[in-house]
Amino acid sequence: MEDKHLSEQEAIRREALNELRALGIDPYPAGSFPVNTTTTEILENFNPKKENFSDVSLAGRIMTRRIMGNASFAEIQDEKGRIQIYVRRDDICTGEDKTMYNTVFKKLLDIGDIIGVRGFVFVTKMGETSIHVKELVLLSKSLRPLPVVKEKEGKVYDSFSDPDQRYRQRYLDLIVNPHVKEVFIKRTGIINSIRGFLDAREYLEVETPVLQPLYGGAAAKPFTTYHNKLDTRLYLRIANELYLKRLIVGGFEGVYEFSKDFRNEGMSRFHNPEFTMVELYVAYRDYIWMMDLVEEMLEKVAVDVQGTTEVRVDDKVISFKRPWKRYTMYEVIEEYTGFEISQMDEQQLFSVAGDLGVEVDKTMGKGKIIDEIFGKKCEPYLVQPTFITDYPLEMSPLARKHRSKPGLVERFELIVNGKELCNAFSELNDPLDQRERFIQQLKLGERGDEEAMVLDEDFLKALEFGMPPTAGLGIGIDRLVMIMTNSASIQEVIFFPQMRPLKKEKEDDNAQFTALGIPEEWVDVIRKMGYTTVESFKNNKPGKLHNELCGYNKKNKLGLQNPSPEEVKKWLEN
RNA sequence: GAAUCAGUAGCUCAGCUGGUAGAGCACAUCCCUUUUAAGGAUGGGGUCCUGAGUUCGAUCCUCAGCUGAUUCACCA
Repeated sequence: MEDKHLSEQEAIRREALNELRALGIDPYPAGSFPVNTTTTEILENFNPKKENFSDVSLAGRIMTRRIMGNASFAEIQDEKGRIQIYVRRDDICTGEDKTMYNTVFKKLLDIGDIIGVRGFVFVTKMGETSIHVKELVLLSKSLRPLPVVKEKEGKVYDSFSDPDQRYRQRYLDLIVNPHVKEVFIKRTGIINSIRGFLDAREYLEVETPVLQPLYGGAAAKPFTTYHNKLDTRLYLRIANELYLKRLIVGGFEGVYEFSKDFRNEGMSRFHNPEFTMVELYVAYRDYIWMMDLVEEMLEKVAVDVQGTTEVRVDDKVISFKRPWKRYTMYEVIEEYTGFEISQMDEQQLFSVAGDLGVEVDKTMGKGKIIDEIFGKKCEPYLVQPTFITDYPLEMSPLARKHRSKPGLVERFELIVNGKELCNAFSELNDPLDQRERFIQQLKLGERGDEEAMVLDEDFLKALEFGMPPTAGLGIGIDRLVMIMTNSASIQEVIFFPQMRPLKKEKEDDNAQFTALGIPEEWVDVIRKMGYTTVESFKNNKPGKLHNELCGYNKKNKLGLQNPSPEEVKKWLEN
């Protein structure tokens, strides 16, 4: 059935595949093809005087081809980069039989095929380091044409740039857009850097459940799923906080986890339904201490992946060099709006919001209004790494109350480039206070807040056994990677971002058509006329169809024997 | 969820005031013994996103839908 929809180019490649087989060449050979160098290694280290790289073995994908009479140039691309290869007829065909060059290389290979070559490195007259090929092996035949992106003097032609196609077919994006690969290499570098930092301090990397009977640790809507054997609903985690704290209760003094979290919310260039966080919990520490750790860790990350503390984002330079600015929530609001709100009650805050043109409504409590003012009037302007500390209690049900400021909690967020990057607090370890906070959340939930947390009795039980004072931290890895790689959207830093499913066109197979008595050769025609289902086909008057069929046959000079009107009528009746 | 823009060949894009479509690359055939987004000649390739409407006639105008992008909103 697939074969019916092949483009001309695809058909030609399949034909080439058959011809290769006929020549006794396996287009998908078994066995390894050991490589002894890489493209960049050659380009960086080849020295004609030293005559090094005199026997290289290299494999990769054919990206360009320029065929002459009996000598050709092509470029092959491996994981590291591209290099030109020079293929001469009499080198790869040492005997009388020139099939390998004339037929196989020139006609049956295509851009996109994966080949292995052996030969020596030299410099062409044009001054380009190339491989003079002595032996060439097809390793994998490509059946679909690759988007061909060309480049000259830094200028890119015919770039493969449609985001939809790039994300849906990321492998193509990776093949033809080399800078994309860089982003993901950096992503792994960032994660490794963080892991190295935390391991050096002997915190234990752990794993906690993705499938949870109760979700918690964040304010978000979950995905739900179902376990058949247990006959119970499960949730995909929105955070791993409550499990990591149970481990602190259990006696570990420093645990962390890189976790995929899932939130059933809107998608945007800053939100993907599944995203990666690293969460860290350290016993006998508080949020002040945690701020220092974050500074040190992210400075190290910047240096590890960039070689410098300066990161260029759009037209700005962001410096991760310590120390960073620290404001309390009230201070930063005063700095950016001129209003000193620390002593204000809900009514006063409401009018301040009005003066500032910040939209608020009656349902919002004090904490929510403050958060709204901060989000609109301060956060977007905080480009350099800045810590904001001491948040309103209402918004932080898992953070401990501030040791000296009533109504606040010991919490900080790190803002970089106008976006929240980390969230941390001195963890609430008073089980009775925690129960009270959960109850408050339940009330919010009853009022219709879909993101309110649920009461986790099992977690409370753990706290009741006693949890040491603990500092906790969460960092959004995707957003960190966005900053470190100057990426405009989260989709650029996730290999396979969530995409709306493509609408599948319903299609019946040939057997369903032939069952009506339609001859095989006409099924094709019917399909091409746009009737892909039996239903859509039968939903016509016989006269009209008969007309259309004959017309199509004539117009496209198919030379088929036209069916009679009676036959068509019969098809529809079957 | 809202506004704006877009959807035409495998890829990147043109297409005037409505008259059934073009270019470059890719592909095919041929020419050329080291080219540089190779060059030259010839050729094949299209459900102009889908569906209605207006019209003698729609890729183009109108409406609805689908998909995407951007900005905003929502969202730790």
